[in-house]
Amino acid sequence: MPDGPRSLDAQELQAYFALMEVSSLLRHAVEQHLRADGDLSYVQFQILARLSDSPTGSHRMTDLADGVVYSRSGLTYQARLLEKAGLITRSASPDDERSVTVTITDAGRALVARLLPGHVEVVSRLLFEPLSREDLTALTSLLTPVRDHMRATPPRSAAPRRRGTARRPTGGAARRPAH
Amino acid sequence: MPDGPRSLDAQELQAYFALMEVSSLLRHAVEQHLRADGDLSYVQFQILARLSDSPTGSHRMTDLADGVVYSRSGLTYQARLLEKAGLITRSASPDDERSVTVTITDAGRALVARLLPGHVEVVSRLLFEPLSREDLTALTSLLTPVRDHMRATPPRSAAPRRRGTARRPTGGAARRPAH
DNA sequence: TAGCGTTGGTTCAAGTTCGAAGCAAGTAGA
DNA sequence: TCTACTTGCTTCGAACTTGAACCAACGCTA
Repeated sequence: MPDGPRSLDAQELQAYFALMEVSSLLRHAVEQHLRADGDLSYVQFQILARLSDSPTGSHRMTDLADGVVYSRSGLTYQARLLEKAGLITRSASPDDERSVTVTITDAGRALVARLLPGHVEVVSRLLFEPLSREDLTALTSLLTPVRDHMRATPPRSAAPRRRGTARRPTGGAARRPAH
Repeated sequence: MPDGPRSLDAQELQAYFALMEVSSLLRHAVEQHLRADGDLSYVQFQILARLSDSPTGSHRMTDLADGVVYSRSGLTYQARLLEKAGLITRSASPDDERSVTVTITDAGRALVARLLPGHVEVVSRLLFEPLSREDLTALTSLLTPVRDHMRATPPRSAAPRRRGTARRPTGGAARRPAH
């Protein structure tokens, strides 16, 4: 039971650093593979994977953006590329005139299917090799609640779009438009 | 018992997805905080943190790039920004005329010190809150070997710079200059 | 059903990221 | 010590990302 607002001690920092380092390295390796083998970026693959995983083969733009933790405008950009490449289609939603439904095409599914083995190979070699079966189970049962916890709290797209009623995040700094 | 070149089963996929999802969400949250509170990007903070962690307060460019899993040219760019902001200095190495030694300044250390509490707060709230003390220990002991394993295999900058003896990565796709 | 705040997407400008190419300094071998 | 390869870093061009601004469709409520 976490007690009060304690700060990170050495143990915790190690966990945090290891987590970020592992994910960076893994992502980098996967990225290399996807680019070399299918000329896809990591996000693009994620998008296609999520779509092909969906029972309907489609998702709304916003849900995709939240799912892959990406900006909406970034998703618009990527969706345009994927559409141009014939891997997805975009169409207006029947029920909500505003929203755009993204659907994976057969070509998209085929591409995912073609890339998956290599993808899996990379992940296996890097992430799973040093882990036993029990380790995997343990890792999953540790990370899943964390994921849910993170998803539960401020859902990214729930960030208030603060227009009129703008109020600064708190900031000690002036929050310039970046460098 | 896993047999031969098995593919990822559901359990493994879950672990992989959870890992990437958690790190994405965490990184995104941390990024927001760093930007709002100190006008730093995640990489910039990582660079400063690594430097301030070093006994000498300095590192070579390449080592930094490898450390934070970043391209060399990207690091050059970021180093220029950090130098311009007075947070680091760059100087030629005494022993190797080619290499550049990056050193954190007092201002750099001060900034890290100022940002750390908030940083820790974000990480605590998102990552550690749903984990017990034992969970943390377990997570660390799972991820540390993985990190070491990943670091051991192809060290990123060891990628052959293939010049004359160039050979394409294999590609089923034409490997266009990206989209 | 008009008013008003919210939500879904896109566009735009500005900043970032990466790989390829280039250059200089190190290094190994003949 | 000349040649050829390697390594450390920067430059360059092209692609990617992002938040802010915008528009249109929704939803609530009086």
